[in-house]
Amino acid sequence: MPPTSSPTTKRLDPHTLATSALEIADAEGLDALTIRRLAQLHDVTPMALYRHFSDKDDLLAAVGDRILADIALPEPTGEPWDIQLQAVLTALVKALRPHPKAAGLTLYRILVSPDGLALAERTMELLVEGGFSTDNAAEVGRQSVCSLITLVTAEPGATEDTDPVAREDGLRAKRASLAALSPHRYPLITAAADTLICPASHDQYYGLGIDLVVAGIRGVRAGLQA
Amino acid sequence: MPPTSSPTTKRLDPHTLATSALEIADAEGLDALTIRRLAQLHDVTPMALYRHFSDKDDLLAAVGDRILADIALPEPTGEPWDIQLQAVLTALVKALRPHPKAAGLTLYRILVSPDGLALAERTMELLVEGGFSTDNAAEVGRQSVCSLITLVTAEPGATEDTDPVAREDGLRAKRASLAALSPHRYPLITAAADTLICPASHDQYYGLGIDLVVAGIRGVRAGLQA
DNA sequence: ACCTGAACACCGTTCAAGT
DNA sequence: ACCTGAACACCGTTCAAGT
Repeated sequence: MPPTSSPTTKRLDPHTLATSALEIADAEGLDALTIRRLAQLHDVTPMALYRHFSDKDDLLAAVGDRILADIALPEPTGEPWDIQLQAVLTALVKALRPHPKAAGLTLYRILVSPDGLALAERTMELLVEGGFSTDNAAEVGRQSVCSLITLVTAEPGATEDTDPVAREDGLRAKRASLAALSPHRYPLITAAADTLICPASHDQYYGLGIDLVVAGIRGVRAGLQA
Repeated sequence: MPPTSSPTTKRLDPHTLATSALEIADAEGLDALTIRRLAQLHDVTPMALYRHFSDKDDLLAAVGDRILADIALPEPTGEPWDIQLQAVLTALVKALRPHPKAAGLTLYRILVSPDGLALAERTMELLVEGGFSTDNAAEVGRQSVCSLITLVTAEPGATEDTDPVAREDGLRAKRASLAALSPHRYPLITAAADTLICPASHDQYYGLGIDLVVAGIRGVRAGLQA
């Protein structure tokens, strides 16, 4: 007898499954997220999951949607469009940051999941308010969102192991690989090796990343009306 | 007796294998790129490949390096740093564009493969010339390159099947999914549905993408000295 | 040095069956 | 409606062996 559920309660549901799938991916990476593994975690046969997901891609999509659901879109304010856009994109990054290993799953769910659609529509609204045509807003919005997703996915240390000792080993290996380069042939890369392997501050890393995207939007906007 | 190779010639070599691995990925996607499949294509046992690659990750890394090797870095000119940077980033995109399904493999090879390192060093040079500190040049350069890789990876139609009929079906399904949205709730997304599914011109898509990145760099640069 | 062959531990997924 | 059990076709990879 399961503790907190009546016999009529379904034991499994897609939302719970997606959440624990995300936990597996966060802890051990996407490769460790397996139908059989997830089933085992819920003391159930692998085939039981196929009642809730049509196939593995469907499960991965649900994990992507699960992440996007954490976006807390800021309320509209009276501020200028670019300030509000910065806040919207910051909300996106904030939702993805806890899940660097799984964030890539959101890439193909932006225009499908309800929360992804809400983000996309809101982003386009602000871009149109800023003076972009609908089509340009679509393309600029897409790339902005995709760039920030990749910013999280490529976060230095994201591919590293969660186990602290293995993680430190991985970082050391990368450092050694850059340190082995000829400072004569690659003076700037070797000089910036520490920053490239692990930025001084993650907040600063993300801050600069968002600034780059917003500055790009402002710059392209200014160029269009010239 | 193989036609164009003497008996002393090795039948397999990493470069040839990486090239045909890339062809498989281009034609059928990364999932179809399998050790066993690649071996079969060369009339050889799967285990034969382990003489040339230590494991599958090593093979995928080689494919990423193979793509980066196609970058034709422009010669330095007397032009301003931002103009030259635009040319360098355009060269990156030009090399990746033929391989939208495999381009993601380059993400983790930029700071490892010789051609990736050459691109990174050159990019940082121009950023430093533009007035960025070494560390800022490192972070800005990383994100610029990653954004453009993702631009290719997320190219509309990249995930689609290569078979023209299946491809058309996929596009139709996506179109239908956006067309099914409420134009009241999502007025801008539904209005821009065609552009979001398949941009009018791929050259324009990439042109805008590169402009966004360069404009972002210029904007952040201007902000730093303020 | 380079390749083969058999085997192992894992996948996702099917089909038919249980309750 | 929801889950089980056995089976299938596929993976990456090991180990020992051939030439």
